[in-house]
Amino acid sequence: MTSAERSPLTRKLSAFVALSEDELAVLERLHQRRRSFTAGRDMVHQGQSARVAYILSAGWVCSYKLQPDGTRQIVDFQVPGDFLGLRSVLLRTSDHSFEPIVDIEAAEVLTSDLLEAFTQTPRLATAILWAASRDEAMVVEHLVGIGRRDAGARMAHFLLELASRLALVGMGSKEGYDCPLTQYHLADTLGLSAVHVNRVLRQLREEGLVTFRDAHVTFHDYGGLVDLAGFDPAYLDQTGPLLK
Amino acid sequence: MTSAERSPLTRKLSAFVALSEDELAVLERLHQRRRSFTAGRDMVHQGQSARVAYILSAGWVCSYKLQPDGTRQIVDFQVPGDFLGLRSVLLRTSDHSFEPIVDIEAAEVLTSDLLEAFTQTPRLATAILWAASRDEAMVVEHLVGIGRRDAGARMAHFLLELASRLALVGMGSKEGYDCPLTQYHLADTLGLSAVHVNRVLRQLREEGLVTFRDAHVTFHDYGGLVDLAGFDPAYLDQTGPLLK
DNA sequence: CGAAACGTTGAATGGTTTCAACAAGAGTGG
DNA sequence: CCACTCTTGTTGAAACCATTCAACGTTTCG
Repeated sequence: MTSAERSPLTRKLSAFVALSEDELAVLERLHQRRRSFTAGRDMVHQGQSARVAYILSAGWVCSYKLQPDGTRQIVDFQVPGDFLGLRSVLLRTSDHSFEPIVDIEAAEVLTSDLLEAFTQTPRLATAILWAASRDEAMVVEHLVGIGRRDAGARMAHFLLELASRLALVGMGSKEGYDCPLTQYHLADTLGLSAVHVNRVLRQLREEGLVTFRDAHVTFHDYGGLVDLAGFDPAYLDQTGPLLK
Repeated sequence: MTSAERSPLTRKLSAFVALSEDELAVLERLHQRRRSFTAGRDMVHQGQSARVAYILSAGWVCSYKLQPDGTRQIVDFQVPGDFLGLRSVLLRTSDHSFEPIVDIEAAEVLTSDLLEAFTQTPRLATAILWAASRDEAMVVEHLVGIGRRDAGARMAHFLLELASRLALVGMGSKEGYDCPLTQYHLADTLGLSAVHVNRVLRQLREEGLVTFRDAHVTFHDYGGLVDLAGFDPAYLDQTGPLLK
């Protein structure tokens, strides 16, 4: 199987663990039940008990939480190769909603299939746990950003993190990437108002650091942006393979 | 064994899963390697690779992340009955530090012992995974609070969450609880300045909602505080036992 | 006794929000 | 095909929440 034929998840995990043909086969088998979802229509609602997880193969999703006053906070995004609702499979709590940003393709994963795959191939289990732990580290970093970075650094950090994540599945680089998010998504993610997001983006553009326009992010000064954000990608843990 | 003799973790999990004598015995055996740590001296440093986890039996700990500019963000607190560094056992990433708020007592748990306990008693494994997932839900709720609640609601929510958590191990109620945190801890937790924390506490006190003084939190108007915070404890998942 | 940590308060500053208005493009139905 | 609406992006001005700076009181502890 060539690299292009593999799923984004396979590609992501392969950057981390050298998987055998057997393990690759098990992983691909998890992708059997293909599903499509329409942009803007929530896949899972807050409070609903989800008994399945998904592997996202195409498109973007965000998971968010609604407040009593109507505002919402986006907790994180899923891009191709990411799991979706992995936590809710093992437990009853599904305390946030999932919204596809664009039309998406995802593979439905049954709890039983996942557990079976885990017992068959322990190394694959390790790789998937790595991905889950990395997701959690991103939430923590997100929290730190909202708590202790100003709007400019927050935006810069977010755009850089997305670049790293997308690079892992071949959808981005230090030059830039396609990004279907609106300024409202950014606002709900970064804990800002949409108006201020607009201003911050303008400032970053005028400083010659990065441009976000027409659903595309273009880095003009990657290093400068890293400095502004205080971006240390260590938490993404993607510097090289852990298991050989 | 009477309730008072049990460890806080046992007490916490018992509120959720009715554990058999066998399971209780396995759980207590995890508490064999007792350790003490001194207040203010970090147990684990950012970047260090921790191969062990701890079960906190007495005292308070916070886990935090330092920023390049010297500010810090506290991600969450551990109170008696909580795991500490559970994630870092399974994986290599230990991207934050742990600081004991006061002198603490903790049980060191080896990865091997934990895995053995998991295979011996699957129900216990479920209970521990429940606790881990609950911890994660708290981080998410924390993120939402920093992103979308103003300082007053943020503080109120935080104090209420602590009350619920402590109630689970018999250390707090809707009347109040002992709390060794300084205003600096609160500031680093809530993404505020220490000065503003002081002002917010004063306002909550003057409004007759809650008093935080001399290391003790006293609720004067629990319901009013819940309203102000928009506190919905569903994410804590402690409304009643899940498994019988 | 002096130092250090914590708490408290005022005044000035500033980052961010809110309110308001308008422009551009996409989709929809008449 | 055109008016219409809805979504998204953009900008200005005023108001506000929170920070910073500064000073001082209190307690603890060596």
